[in-house]
Amino acid sequence: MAGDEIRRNMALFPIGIVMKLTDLTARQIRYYEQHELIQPARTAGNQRLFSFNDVERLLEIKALIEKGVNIAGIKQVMNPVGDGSDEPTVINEQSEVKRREMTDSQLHRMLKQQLMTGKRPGQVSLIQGELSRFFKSK
DNA sequence: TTTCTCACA
DNA sequence: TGTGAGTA
Repeated sequence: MAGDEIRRNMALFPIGIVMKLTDLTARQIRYYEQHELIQPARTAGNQRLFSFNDVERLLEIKALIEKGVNIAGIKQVMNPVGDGSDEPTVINEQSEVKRREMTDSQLHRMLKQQLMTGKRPGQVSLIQGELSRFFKSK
């Protein structure tokens, strides 16, 4: 149902609310926006307005950050956000799950690529906690 | 009061 | 990332 997607993508709350909802600072939220991890709408007064989808995305980002993944890594794990020409933004739980399963293979591929490419000092930190997921059972 | 952009300890 | 400045 399209109505659901409309509600999820409807810009509703200002950054102050999002800060409480995600436990992120305004600085971080704006920073992630700069890196195109999220794309909140703007009011006539240039105020950011976030949708439920933006908040969920922020929570995912937060989770990754806590695992030790940096912006570069998150960019590779998150969906390509670019110019919005794409934006199917999961409609039902089933596709939500499917996307999670995909994330693991993408992450594995990402890690492999990085390990083979030969990591530079700055990018080495990209993995950390994520690696344990592949070395342990599961 | 809240948020915005910009710049720097 | 934090934080202060100066606005809107």
